Amino acid sequence: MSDIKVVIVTADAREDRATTTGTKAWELFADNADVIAARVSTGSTGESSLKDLSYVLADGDVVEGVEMASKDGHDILRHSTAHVMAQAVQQLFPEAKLGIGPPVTDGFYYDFDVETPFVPEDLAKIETAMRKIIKEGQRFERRVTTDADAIDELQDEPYKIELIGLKGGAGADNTEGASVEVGAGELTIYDNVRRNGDVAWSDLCRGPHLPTTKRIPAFKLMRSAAAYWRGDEKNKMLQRIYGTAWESKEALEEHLHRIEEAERRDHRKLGRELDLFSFPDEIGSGLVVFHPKGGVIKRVMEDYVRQRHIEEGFSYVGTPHITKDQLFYTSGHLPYYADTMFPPMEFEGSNYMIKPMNCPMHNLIYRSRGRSYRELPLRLFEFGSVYRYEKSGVVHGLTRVRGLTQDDSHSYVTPEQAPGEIQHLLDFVLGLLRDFGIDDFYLELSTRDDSKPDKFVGSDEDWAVATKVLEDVAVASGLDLVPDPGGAAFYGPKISVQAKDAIGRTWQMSTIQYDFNQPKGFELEYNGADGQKHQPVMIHSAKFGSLERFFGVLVEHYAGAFPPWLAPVQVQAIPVADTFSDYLYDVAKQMRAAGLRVEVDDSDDRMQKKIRNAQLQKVPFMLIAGGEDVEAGAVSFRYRDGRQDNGVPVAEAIQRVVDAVASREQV
RNA sequence: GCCGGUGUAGCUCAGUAGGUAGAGCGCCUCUCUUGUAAAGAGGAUGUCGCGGGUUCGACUCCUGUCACCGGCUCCA
Repeated sequence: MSDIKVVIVTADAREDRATTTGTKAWELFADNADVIAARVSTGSTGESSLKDLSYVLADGDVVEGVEMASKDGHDILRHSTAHVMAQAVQQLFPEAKLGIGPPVTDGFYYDFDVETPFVPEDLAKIETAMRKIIKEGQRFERRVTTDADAIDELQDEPYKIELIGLKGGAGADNTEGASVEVGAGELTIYDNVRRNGDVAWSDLCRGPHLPTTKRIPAFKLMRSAAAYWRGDEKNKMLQRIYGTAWESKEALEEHLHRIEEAERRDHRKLGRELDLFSFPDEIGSGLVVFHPKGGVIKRVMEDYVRQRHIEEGFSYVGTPHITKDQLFYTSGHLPYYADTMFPPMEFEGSNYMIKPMNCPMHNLIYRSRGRSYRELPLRLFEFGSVYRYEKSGVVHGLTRVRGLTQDDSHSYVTPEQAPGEIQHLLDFVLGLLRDFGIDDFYLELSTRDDSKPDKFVGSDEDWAVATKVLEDVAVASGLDLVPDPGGAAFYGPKISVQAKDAIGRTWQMSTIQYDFNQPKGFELEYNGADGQKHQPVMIHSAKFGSLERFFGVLVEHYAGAFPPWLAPVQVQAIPVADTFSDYLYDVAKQMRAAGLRVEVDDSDDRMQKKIRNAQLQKVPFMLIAGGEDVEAGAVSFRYRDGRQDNGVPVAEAIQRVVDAVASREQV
């Protein structure tokens, strides 16, 4: 037994340690029960990877303990829990074939090919079986194998064999989660071994795993759903079970509590409770009507955005909802999007279509007369109502609808002006989002997929230029930038702003797209300083993206408690008793004269009930008046958090609300 | 579009073995009501999503359809 040297890394220190050959990682962390795996950098390559605690140390290894509550630790815990779930499923449903089972944000899933989809009662049974496996304390034992041996061993698991065939190739990378099963390196199988040495279950897997099933402190199966094998709708649909696992019962409880809280903020629920909007069946799926209170918010949003566009040099224009279909051939959209457009209406010998986007019509405004370089950048903007035939399964509240309003603009610029205009647009967009209090977002750069040339038009050079310009501006913003290869529109790359909703789904909001194709298709031109005709570049930009979606995100962001400038009712006046109503009518009248949205609650509820109602409606200012206030010529404020401010002189009270509205602050 | 689930009063939900439906909140009427999250009494809620079928009889069983929910795929 020769000595080897390793380095143990902790958050704040590095410790050299001499030990004997054959020492396993767990021996280094025997005094820390929270360590469940190790991150090891091998001396030779310096590359770091996660290892089981049973990993045999090599000379020169740099080793860091991975605690369960860390990001890597959560992934390992959840991946191991996914294994336990798969074992339980095959125990209860022996014919179930395994798909893949990776950790995901806050949990894990595993896909199964089963004859009959799982029902909720099945999940309860599976959970029970899992608890039993966990209690047994089965060891996760890593075993290196070869492709040939694995294929032989996994004869009953066709999907796993398919994954082995993809190993290391592009296919594995393209299949979300597949890399946790087969990596680019050696192939391994994990055996779940009972205390008596029997192998209870095995799965092709890259690892690492917890030492034993007993180390799973808390888990819960969340739901079952279906998913296409390898994410391709041409493939068979597998049954997926989602679950979550945490380092403690408390952490699990907190997670479940967070989900509950998020559900309380769901804009669909709040939209009903606050009487903001609805989706009448009679109109059709994905088509919203805004009620008076929602209409106030929508109007304020529109007013503000219109004003800001004008300040930023845009011209407000208007275009119709339908057009002859030739326009979409000219723009190039129809071949790409015919399936997701509402079908044409034929009359007077033409096919008229409901517009799914505004740009072609703006192009016609540009082309309505000759343009000089002196006019550029020419910026056209409107609230364009567009309709898209979104597939039935994707319609979702206000965030995915079939009829939407885009705050859509098109900047026509010389190629030289393009970078500056994109910078201008990104600054504008981000400023606008911040004005609305939205700051939890990141940028995405959608580029073309070179392996699918038929999905994109234009030359490689044009794409390269356009992509570079967008990327430079996005990087300069300093915001998180996530690449989205293949996500570009057919005519050009885009930067988009992605924001999260209450239940963690991310939605595209603002977009900025660089388009060199439509100017070609529409033969757009301008006269340059040289007296020659030149082709402009057009830059598409939507600031909210979809007004409806942004509305939904705002509702969730504020949990319905809007800042005063957006609140449908800014002031709810509440008399202490009926006899003070007249006094409040008068105050309300003065407030309305100052441009405020005020209501007096003159119902025959008692005051306490009126306060409760205003509270539930999340009105920012409750204005209460009783005998003391009337005598003093004052009113009393109550805020949503229960704070009170009594005896405020009427003039001062009005000014206070006016100021809060003007500053767009939250109260 | 695909897989699964769910549609009962304005809202949230109950409804056991097929025998035409209930609760709370809200709503309406009346009485009451002076200080910061629910006064009291009485009353009405409804084509049980919609269409077919089985049955003496369907909210309940079967089937089609529409809508919603959770995923997957898609998203100009």
